[in-house]
Amino acid sequence: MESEELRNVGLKVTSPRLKILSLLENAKAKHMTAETIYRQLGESGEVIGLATVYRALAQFEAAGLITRHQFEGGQTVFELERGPHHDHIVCVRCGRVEEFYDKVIEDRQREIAENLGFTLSDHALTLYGECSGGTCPAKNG
Amino acid sequence: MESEELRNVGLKVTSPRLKILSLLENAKAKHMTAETIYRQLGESGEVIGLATVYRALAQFEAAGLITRHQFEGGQTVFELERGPHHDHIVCVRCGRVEEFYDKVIEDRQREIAENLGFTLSDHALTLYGECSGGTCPAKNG
DNA sequence: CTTGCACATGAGAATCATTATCATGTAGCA
DNA sequence: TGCTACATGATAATGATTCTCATGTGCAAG
Ligand SMILES: [Zn+2]
Ligand SMILES: [Zn+2]
Ligand SMILES: [Zn+2]
Ligand SMILES: [Zn+2]
Repeated sequence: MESEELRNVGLKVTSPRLKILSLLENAKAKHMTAETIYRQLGESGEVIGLATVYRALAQFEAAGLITRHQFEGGQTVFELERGPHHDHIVCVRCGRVEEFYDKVIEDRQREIAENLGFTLSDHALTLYGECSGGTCPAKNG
Repeated sequence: MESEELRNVGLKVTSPRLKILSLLENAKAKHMTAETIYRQLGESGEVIGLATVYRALAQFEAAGLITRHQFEGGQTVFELERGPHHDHIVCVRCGRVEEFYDKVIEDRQREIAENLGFTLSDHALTLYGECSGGTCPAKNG
């Protein structure tokens, strides 16, 4: 359970941390802002200080439990680090976020870094465009 | 000259705009924050309001004269849009920024977007790592 | 089962980059 | 030259995130 996860990464098991982790697992949206997490918890009766949410998220990230993404224009979003690495494509109209993984790109990144004399430690790749989903205003423009 | 550039994109030619454009062209650093631009202008006797710097940069970007990048941890940087498109690799130790262009990655991005039903309009790719440059503290442990 | 202490929490203040306001100045065209 | 829409600058406001500090608590040692 979630208590295990916290212990495994050396964090004390506390009520706010459990609630935040649990929300991240059960929420309908996979990518959430700190504000959203704070509000959703509040609405379901689990009132937690906003500062605590930010602190917990920072610790979860440092511990490798979650990742942080900064999509342009929007605020920082967090998501559970489950499954393999992936990057994102964001609809500039409706905000829909899809995930993808591309081995060709991942490999090229490593080669590029090497050629430039860098030891690659991380990367951020986000594509932006207009989607053709049913909820996208771009469809019935 | 710079006046031409401004006229060509439909912006009035004003003293602050000319000074900012000129600084971007002559500065040693290619990627600069609004603050840095503001401070460097002030130090060279060309005092301009910070708000004006931000406004001008936003207009230059909308006009396609410059591009904006948000490297993680740091603040937004701007650079002249000259020459072909490129992405960046940033040293997480010393902050050094190098540029690169990779056709394989660019092409793959377009394909990925199409496969997901998106019309690609933009992308942000930044690699992070440790460089081996002479100024990098990573070199002398 | 207690106890102690390092660490966690929450409310609110503080910070920092960026944007908005508004009174005044000016580019560019008739 | 004069008009008018737009630009400027000082400053206030905003919004996300972080800090402060008084208080509460997980948990390991006894
Ligand atoms: Zn994701
Ligand atoms: Zn869409
Ligand atoms: Zn660049
Ligand atoms: Zn370096």
